Amino acid sequence: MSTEYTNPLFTVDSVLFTVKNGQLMVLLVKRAQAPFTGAWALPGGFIDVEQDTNTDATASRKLEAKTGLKPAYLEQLQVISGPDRDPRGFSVTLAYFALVACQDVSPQISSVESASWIAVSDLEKTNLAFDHLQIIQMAKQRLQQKTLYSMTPIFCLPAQFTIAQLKTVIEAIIEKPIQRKSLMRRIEASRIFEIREEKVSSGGRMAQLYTLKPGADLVNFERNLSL
Amino acid sequence: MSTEYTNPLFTVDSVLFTVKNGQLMVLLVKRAQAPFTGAWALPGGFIDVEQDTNTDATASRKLEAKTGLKPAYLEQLQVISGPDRDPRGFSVTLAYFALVACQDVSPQISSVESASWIAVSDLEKTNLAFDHLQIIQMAKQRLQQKTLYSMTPIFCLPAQFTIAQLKTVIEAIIEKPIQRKSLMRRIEASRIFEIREEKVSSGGRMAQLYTLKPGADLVNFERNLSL
DNA sequence: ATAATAGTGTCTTTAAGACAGTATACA
DNA sequence: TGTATACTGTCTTAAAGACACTATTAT
Repeated sequence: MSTEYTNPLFTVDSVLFTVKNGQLMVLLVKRAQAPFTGAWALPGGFIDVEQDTNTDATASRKLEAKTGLKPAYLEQLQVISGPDRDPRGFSVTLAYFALVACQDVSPQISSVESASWIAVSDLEKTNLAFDHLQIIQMAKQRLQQKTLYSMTPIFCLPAQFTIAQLKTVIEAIIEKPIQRKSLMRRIEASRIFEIREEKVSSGGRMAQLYTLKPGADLVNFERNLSL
Repeated sequence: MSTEYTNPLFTVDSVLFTVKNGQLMVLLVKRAQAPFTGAWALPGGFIDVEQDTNTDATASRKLEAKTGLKPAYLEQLQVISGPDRDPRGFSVTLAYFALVACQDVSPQISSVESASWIAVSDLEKTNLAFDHLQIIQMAKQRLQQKTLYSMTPIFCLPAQFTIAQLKTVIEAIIEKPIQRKSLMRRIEASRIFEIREEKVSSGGRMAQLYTLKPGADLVNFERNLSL
């Protein structure tokens, strides 16, 4: 066995989601070079072995370059590889899946002309580069699954949030209404959230604000929400 | 942005599990070259862009070389990367997690001197190369999780199996006893298994044989078995 | 007071855990 | 006939779904 194999091109791309006005959105950048010039693509690029300690750092760095901040949530999605997905030859892409609160990003993103949020429901009408549509669909599926058994969607919200906000985000992701009560029970049972002193007004009775306890990790519930 | 980055070395390694005599085992190979000469390592190697259509094919091909057959189950586990995990420099490894029935493999494996099954519980006493111990632990965790909400462990059994065999395999994986009844309910509810005509004797009343329906995909249950 | 939103009480439903009881095979 | 293993029945338990009811705020 020799180490002199043709080493295929390795890239790191991210599917960064947020929820804006009850719609699931994904961050895309307009390609300036061939191939797929002018098409929308996932933000990403090559590892920089000088500054990246691993591929997570690569994904994080590339996202920060586009949004001005590190994503609140980042996890590996899947490696996609093959001889035909890039016209330049065999390619290997590590896709990440990430979440941010749109409130945190909005100011920066308008100033960067090349990146913008696109509603996931509008992707059919969008000219997407490579196999990025399939990658986004994989990421969406993973996000939907995780939403059924964890509180992952809180990373689409600011640090302090109300149950109603969380409900809206979850419903945007799984595309089904859920019971407010079930959410409250999960928040209570998980013991990872703190009740803040402040409440916030919202048209009627003031709403309790919650935060993830400092240092607390998300827990997985034993049962899924029903679809 | 240029494509002239230092492209780090990319390898594909697999954690192939089976259950033998109620013990979870992993397939390891003895390293012949430096670094870590003589230490045990995960079977794997480089993509061959000539013959592999993607990284799944690489993993499958490398496992077939060691066991004589393609794994019954294969899925991506995780990409591990960093400057220090291989003394030769920055490396990127795509780890797979795979299952086979030990009955199918045993004859071949004894003939290949360099590969052997090691009990996962004995790994502390084993001299393992690189960060392969951590990778195996990740794979074990994933297998344990999947076992709680799916029938994935059937891929550690021959095509026809009894409930008792399945129970043994599951208990070896999650390291807890489970209720036979819960298993039967899941087999029934999933509607993906067929009752074979034959039964098999086992010391008492003869046991029903089951098979995965041809072409049927595994389903995920809405609820976990309890730990 | 009314409307709007927040939060609670509680009954139903679903699927797993526990375990006793029945069935079948072989010595 | 006895013992070992396979299978069934059924009661309990845990957590989600449904939904009515109460609480609090702004107008």
